[in-house]
Amino acid sequence: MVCLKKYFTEGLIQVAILFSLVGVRVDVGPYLPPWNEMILGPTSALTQTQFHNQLDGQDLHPKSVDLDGFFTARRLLGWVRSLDRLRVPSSELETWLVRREPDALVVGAQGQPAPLEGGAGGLEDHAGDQVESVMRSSVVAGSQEVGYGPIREDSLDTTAPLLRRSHEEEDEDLYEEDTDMLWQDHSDLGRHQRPEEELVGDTWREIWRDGGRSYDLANRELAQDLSDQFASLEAQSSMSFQECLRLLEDTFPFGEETELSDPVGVDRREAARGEDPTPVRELLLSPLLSHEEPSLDLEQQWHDILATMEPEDMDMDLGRDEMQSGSIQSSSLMDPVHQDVSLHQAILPGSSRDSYPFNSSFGGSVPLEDPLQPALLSQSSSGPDFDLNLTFGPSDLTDTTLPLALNGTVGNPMASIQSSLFLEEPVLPSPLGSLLDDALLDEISFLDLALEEGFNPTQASQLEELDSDSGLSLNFSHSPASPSSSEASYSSSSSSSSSDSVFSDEGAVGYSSDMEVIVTREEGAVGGYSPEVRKMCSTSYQKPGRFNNLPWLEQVGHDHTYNQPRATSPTQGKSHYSKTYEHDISDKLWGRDERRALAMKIPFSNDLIVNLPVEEFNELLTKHSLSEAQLNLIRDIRRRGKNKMAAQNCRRRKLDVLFELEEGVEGLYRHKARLLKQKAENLRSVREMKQQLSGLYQEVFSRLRDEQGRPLPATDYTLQFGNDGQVLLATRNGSPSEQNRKPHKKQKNRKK
DNA sequence: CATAAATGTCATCTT
DNA sequence: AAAAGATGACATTTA
Repeated sequence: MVCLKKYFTEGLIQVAILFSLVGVRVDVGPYLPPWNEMILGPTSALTQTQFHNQLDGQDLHPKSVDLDGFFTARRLLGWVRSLDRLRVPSSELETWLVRREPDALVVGAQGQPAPLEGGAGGLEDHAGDQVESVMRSSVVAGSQEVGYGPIREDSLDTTAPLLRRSHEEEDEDLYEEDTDMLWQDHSDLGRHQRPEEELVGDTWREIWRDGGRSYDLANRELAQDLSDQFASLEAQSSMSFQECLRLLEDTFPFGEETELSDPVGVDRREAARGEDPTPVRELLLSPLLSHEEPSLDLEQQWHDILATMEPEDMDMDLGRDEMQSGSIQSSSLMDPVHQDVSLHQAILPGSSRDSYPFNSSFGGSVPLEDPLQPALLSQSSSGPDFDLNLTFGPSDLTDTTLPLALNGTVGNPMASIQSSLFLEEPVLPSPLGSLLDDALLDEISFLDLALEEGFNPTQASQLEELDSDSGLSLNFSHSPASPSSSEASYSSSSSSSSSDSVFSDEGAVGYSSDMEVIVTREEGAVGGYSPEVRKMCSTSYQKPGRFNNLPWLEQVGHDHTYNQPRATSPTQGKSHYSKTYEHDISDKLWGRDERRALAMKIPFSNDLIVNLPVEEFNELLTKHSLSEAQLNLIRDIRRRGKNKMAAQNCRRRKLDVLFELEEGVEGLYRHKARLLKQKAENLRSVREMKQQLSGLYQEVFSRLRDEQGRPLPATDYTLQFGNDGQVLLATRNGSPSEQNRKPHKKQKNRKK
């Protein structure tokens, strides 16, 4: 187990490092489930002892109960405060890991698993693929997906805190420490590198030797290398996209894992961070852009593009990666015409751009994408309109027009035109369109959202919504301990005096009942595909529960003996007659009140005193002839005892509140993600419609003729839709007055 | 021994 | 109005 833990820990650390290599400063900590800590408590995160306890299935340390709470609270607050800040979903992390791994390591000769050594004491025996899996799992753990049987919990417990730690306070240290580890892995891999890689490898080596502090520089250099290579490729921009990819792949072989690793995407990302990211991007985009010819027939363009895109997989991966990297954000980048090609990109872009807070925090590197953007965007300042502009020049089909067209479906000629167009030329959206659109788009947008959202709660839900085939582990079901549950537990605790039975009615009840609830929940969580969250959440609850339960219940339940200590420790096993003795030697274990009661020779147990209903309690007092001092003590004991429980409940309640808040936040995240997704979809559909509309426009104008039978340039005229369903032709630049009664009152009910 | 976290206690307010 | 609960603040205990 320990080993496994190590693996995971290392995995996470490496992920973090990888991120850093990519230049992305990822704050992993905040995104790790707060529950991580809850299980073991902040201290335990770094402590082996407690970890072991947990591992062995032993009871959690009681002490960790409130710790969890505290940290949870802290974390929660952090979340709340960072609601508007970048968030990198853990799931995202995972994905990256899988993909980045090869990249960062530059896994040697095509696909053959490079022997990893030294992996900081855990990975040494694993083959490359295994390593990957390990790392992946670790990440998974981080992302709260549990998938590795017994391992997961442990791994999670340990790794997450570690990562978090690194993030929070010891980035530098971690980097330094783990750099070596990482390097070790790489060093071996390096031996299998090919020439080109060797170069990179050396660079890395130096960097690493450097103490790992200059990983940024390394990135730069690597990026530069890539850029150079890309630049050369760029010269041949005429080559097909596929060719480009192939070339890239050849240059940076990733073996059989290519599909996962998506070298291109990675490289691009890498390059993007470099000094001159442009080449790379252009390389990728140029093939597409090259098709861009305003005069060209749309359909033809599509066909061309489709032809080019043959190997969708690669492209898709590319796009996906790109999306993840956020290198291409603006939908405006991609002409609708190219939507097929980069649909994924296109989609995100629109929404992503405005809705991607992580731009800034995303290593501020993301912006680098922008270098390109200007150039591309320059063609059209407004993304969505780009295509239209492309087709019609200073088109009317601007956003203002669009609505008209869309709304225009109301039985006006245009509507018929549109419909006919749809029927006859459903091609536009085309196969790719639909495929990418729905599947990819969703996933992509989703991923993006996830990225944006920040991993924890949101991502979970998001991921959940879109079943990902990407290998992401999205088991993380949304906030498991739904508010209701926590509420329930709480309410039960507060109101369930009866259920609790063990004691009479008084306060203690709350806890015990809680315990029950907790236990149940926990079981449920564990049994099902309990998302980590749930588990953790329950765990966190459980802790308190257990704590209270075990010692507490024990005390309450069994301890009706006279003033028996509530100790759960060594003394427990001893028989009662030795109690007194134990009092003396280990009075610390005994409550002061117990001791006092003992001293005062009070004839009943403190539990009785505390938990007895008032009437019975009074009765009890009357039945015994007690001195005033004794009575006072008894009352004090009762008061204190009750207050003690009250305090416990109070504290726990606070935790509950925090939990609820947390859940609320999660819910909001989820909601936000949903909205963003929806937004992306809407954008997409709008884009499609615009595209179609542009097609229609073209079609219409291709058939329009003036009095002399000459074709009317679409650039000079515009179509106006009247309320009566008439379509009027107006000059584009013409004053309003002119556009009114243009003789051409074409009733194109029949477009085609 | 110092310290942080966990618990306990008290005073006070609320139910 | 009494009893119990809740809770902030402070004290004590634990690790």
